[in-house]
Amino acid sequence: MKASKGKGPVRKDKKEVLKPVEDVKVGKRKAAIEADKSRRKLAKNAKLGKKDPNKPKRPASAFFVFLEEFRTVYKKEHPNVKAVSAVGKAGGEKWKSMSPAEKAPYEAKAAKRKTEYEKLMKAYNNKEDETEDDEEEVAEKSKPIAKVVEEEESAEEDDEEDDDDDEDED
DNA sequence: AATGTGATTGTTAAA
DNA sequence: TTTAACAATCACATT
Repeated sequence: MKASKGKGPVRKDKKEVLKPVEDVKVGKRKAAIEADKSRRKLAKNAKLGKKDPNKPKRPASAFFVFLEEFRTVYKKEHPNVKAVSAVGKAGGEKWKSMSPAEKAPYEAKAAKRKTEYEKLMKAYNNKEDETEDDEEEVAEKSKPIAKVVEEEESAEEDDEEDDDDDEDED
């Protein structure tokens, strides 16, 4: 399950980064940003050492939620295609072809996931402060948790849109 | 063995 | 505001 790796430029062992800022010209601000990005990754890696199994992954966007289902369908119609890129392209194309109404259910699910993500993040931040050592809370084996979070019936939403303070920009 | 790669869009976090 | 990384997937290539 390390599929989350995807593209990990973190492996950059090249010593080409960390270049001293010699040119005060701001023309290369973009380059500086990129350097910062790399620094971020390195810092994270160095600080954490490797990776945090506890760190909650970002919530899947509506498109990704749709992709999950699309992949299954796509595989059925294209059992020979094994390239992830193929599904990605097809999915993207289909996604754009879909109507907002069609995307609605996926967005709804994505919204829910986001809520959970925030919750997990809270817990993660909380733990982050403590000394990480014993977080192996024994899972309740007596109660197999297959798929409990699957309630779409609850679609009660309060359509109370009252915009009061929405002024920014100057 | 372990892990990056490719391709898509959306979202999140950060500069 | 704007930019970039990252979320899932999986056979394959590379080290």
